[in-house]
Amino acid sequence: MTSLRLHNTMSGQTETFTPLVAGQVRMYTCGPTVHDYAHIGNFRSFLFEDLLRRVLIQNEYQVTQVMNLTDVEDRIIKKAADKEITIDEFTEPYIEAFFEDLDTLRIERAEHYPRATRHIFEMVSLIEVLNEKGHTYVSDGSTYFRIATFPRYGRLAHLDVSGLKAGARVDVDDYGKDDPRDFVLWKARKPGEQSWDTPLGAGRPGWHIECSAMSMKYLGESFDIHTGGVDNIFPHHENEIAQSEAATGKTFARYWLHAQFLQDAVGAKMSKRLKNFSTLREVLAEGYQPRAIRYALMTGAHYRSPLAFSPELLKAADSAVKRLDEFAVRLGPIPSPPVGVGQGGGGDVQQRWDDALCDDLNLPAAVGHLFEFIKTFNTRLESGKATADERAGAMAMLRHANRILDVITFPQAVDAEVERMITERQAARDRRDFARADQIRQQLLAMGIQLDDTKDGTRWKRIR
RNA sequence: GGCGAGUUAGCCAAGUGGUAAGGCAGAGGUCUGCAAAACCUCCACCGCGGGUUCGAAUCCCGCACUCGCCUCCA
Repeated sequence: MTSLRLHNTMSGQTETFTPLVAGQVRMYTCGPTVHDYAHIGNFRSFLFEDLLRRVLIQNEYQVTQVMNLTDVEDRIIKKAADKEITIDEFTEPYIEAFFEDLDTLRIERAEHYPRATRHIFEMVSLIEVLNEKGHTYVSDGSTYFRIATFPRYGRLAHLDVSGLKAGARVDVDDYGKDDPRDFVLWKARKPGEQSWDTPLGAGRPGWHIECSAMSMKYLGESFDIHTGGVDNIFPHHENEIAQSEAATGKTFARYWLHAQFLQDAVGAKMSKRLKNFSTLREVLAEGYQPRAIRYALMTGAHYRSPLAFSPELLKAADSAVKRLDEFAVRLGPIPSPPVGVGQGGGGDVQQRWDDALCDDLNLPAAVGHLFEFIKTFNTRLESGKATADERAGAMAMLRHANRILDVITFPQAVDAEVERMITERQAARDRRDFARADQIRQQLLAMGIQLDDTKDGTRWKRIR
């Protein structure tokens, strides 16, 4: 089997992936901040993480994936306070909606979905370790991480930290600190804010500490893969590394993978601030199928390239997915027992498919190989040369690809009622009673069944 | 200003030294009682200018333009 190669932001190189423990992968995938519905751009990242997970599993790794739910943060606190409800009351509907959206897009569930508010103790403990090791200071009741005590700071983002002092956006934080580069670990309680009473004082955790505390709890002090959107590289992931490695003295995450943004139709980053985003629900309301959205976001571009989200992209995805469906229909009934991929009609397409995915998850290239195969095989089907074994091999390949894509609708087993109506229609056609034949065709269409008359007889498929 | 990514057909996109995968759209054709669908075929001098090389979309230099990050945004 080809070895899996992944692009590591830390080195800037595509590296051969070797897990810490053979056969097992522990990974932490940055999840949503549940202050609102996740937008379609957020889901590009989650679909990238789903792709990674599925490819790892396909490569026979046992995967332990953790996805955090950030349920305490400035926006959440403000919004909850405005509504005069608790943080939990405020975030609950968005958490529920998030899981519904995951299901809609067929994103596989992670093993753990820890919530920040349920891990205050772990965060406080970690901060206490940092206190003991002299990496922190207190100002106005808040605890800060002192960057000057961590020389490697900036390695992930490849930033020259001395330049940050002159940065254009210093001091946007609501809280004061000694040095603009420092970041807050524990925020002192402010009037009217929900807070936790801890040895660090009354307050709440900073943004970054949750990911360090929760990843270490579920994955250990050192684990294999950490992912997120490119905007997480700095400061979020940089800060996670600083506080984690300062506390443990060990390498935090070994491979850092980052998904590029989804852009709006004119090429700007999709963000809440610009209001140029859509939620998944809004896109569905426009009539697009979930699988077309999934396909568009996964195959529209390699995960490290920007992708512009547009109606054209979705329409193209919808047509492409239907072409895959159609191929499955054309293969017809597959004799049992099915043969393996590669036997018969599969050829070496599976190898090319797998190789592309092992090359830093190059799904767009893999899909190209798949369609190339489909075109070639269609010619064989058309000429009637394809054997039953070849058709079974092609079907096996389609199912193999769908373990990653998860968008294909395979033809269902024989439907007796549909078969009976088709037979009746054929009889009508044979006696040239086309009025009756067309009537039956209309009935089936109303049932969501579309008929295709071919020289080999009538095929049918569900169109909804 | 610093750092990073990018510029391939009407649109999306793969391709990192040997003369351009694939999808969508479009045109033509096949099939067909009609229709719809489907299938096939066709469709690119790879941002601009130099250079290296027998050979470059692919390497080097310069230029132009786009996008992102530079403290709480996937």
